Amino acid sequence: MRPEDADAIRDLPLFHDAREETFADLVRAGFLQRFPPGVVLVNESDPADFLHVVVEGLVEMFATGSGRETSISIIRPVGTFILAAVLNDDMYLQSARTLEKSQVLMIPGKAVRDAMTADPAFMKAIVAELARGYRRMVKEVKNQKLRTGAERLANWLLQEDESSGEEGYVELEFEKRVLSALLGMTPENLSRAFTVIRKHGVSTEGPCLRITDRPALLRFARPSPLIDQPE
Amino acid sequence: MRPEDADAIRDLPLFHDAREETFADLVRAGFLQRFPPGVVLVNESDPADFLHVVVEGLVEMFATGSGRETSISIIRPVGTFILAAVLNDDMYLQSARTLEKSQVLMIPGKAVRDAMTADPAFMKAIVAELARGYRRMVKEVKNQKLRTGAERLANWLLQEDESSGEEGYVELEFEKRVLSALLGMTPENLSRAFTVIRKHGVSTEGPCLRITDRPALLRFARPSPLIDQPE
DNA sequence: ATTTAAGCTTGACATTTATCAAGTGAAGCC
DNA sequence: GGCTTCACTTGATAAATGTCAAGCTTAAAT
Repeated sequence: MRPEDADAIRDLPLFHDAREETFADLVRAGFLQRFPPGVVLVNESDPADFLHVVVEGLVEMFATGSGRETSISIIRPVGTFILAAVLNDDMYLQSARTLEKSQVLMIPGKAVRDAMTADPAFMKAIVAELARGYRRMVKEVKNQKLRTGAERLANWLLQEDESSGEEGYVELEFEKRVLSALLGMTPENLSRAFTVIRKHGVSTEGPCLRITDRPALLRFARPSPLIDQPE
Repeated sequence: MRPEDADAIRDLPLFHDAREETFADLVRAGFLQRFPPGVVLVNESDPADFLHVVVEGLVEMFATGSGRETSISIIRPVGTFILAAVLNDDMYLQSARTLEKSQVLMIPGKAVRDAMTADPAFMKAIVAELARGYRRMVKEVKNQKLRTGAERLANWLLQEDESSGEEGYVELEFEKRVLSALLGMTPENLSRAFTVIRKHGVSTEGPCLRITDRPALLRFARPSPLIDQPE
């Protein structure tokens, strides 16, 4: 692992307040692995052996059931996944696969649990991280139950615009089929949702999305901090 | 508070491993309040001042957005709510209202955070509780995104049957309108979902629900431990 | 006992979403 | 260059869900 990668991981809220020794133990126990795109890193229902840290690339968390498949979230660098399963030493509820060539640090669950017991500051960070994750999921439930597909798309676009660089411009980092699963709809329905929001101040050209009339889009999306504000 | 109520709270996973002193501090800092049915205890977007423990009665967690309202979960005695908001000292994402005459212990957020810092065993229990809550919400997202309304109803019924006493018999503890919101549909749609599952081994009479042909219901519901197994 | 109100159900209809099939366009391959 | 493949789009149709209105049942209120 390059020193700057270690620094980036160290800067994560989850690790930032941990003692130097704790962090060193975790990194030492971990394996840094490279994966090509499309590799399944984790399978739902498997025992949760590792905490994963995405150092580079893009990872999709997804799940299946009742003959369908859906996407739960996208993990960008530097981000972690399946902390909760590791802590409760339970099975995974979600699967994970790379969307791009990726680099992932895999830290054995036991190392994480031991570090937590040994370092109260690290445990406190875990509490904060889990609370954030819980609240993210509550927001996602609200998003799904209270909004139509086009509304979810409109609010997703506004959120992406907030968090990414250029004002009023968003470039899709992954395929639209992944976005459709993330938003809880079929690819066909996503296409139609795009034609809907084009009437409300959005223009698209392939993966390039532009907000041309923000007030109109806001009127349509009606964003709420209690759903859309990132945790 | 009656001694047996204190004992019941002490037996919660969240408090069970806490030191005697920690628990005493928390109870001492808390207020035990009685409420009639239909009282809103907590309003989404308010600052999270208290951890709530439902000692008696029934509390509905719900949320609004985009002009609609939905129910997130039902808290039965003895259960807690909005731990995550209290820990992150953030605003509530959900509202809470009593469905019955209820008794609620309200513990100031600061007392919870102080107790957590002072008692590692309590903090460890908080970690486990948050991880459980997170996983519950992941399951709820999967439930919503992967299943139709009738499937959600069928699986809800199977789950209730598991956790409640009499095999093959479930008595609805609250109004069907609440159940419909919990399952993410309108009351009208719930009525129709009931007529659907009546063709798959269920008979109903008011709030009395009976599973008359479990294999048929299982075939229809296709339950999955990764969605339906309680955390 | 009658009235009232509330919860639930049902029917008709509209909207949203999914499914199936066909077509378009662009990237990669031989 | 021509070909294939794959993602995406579009159209037609079906299924799921929501909305509106009416009627039913039940239990509380007078």
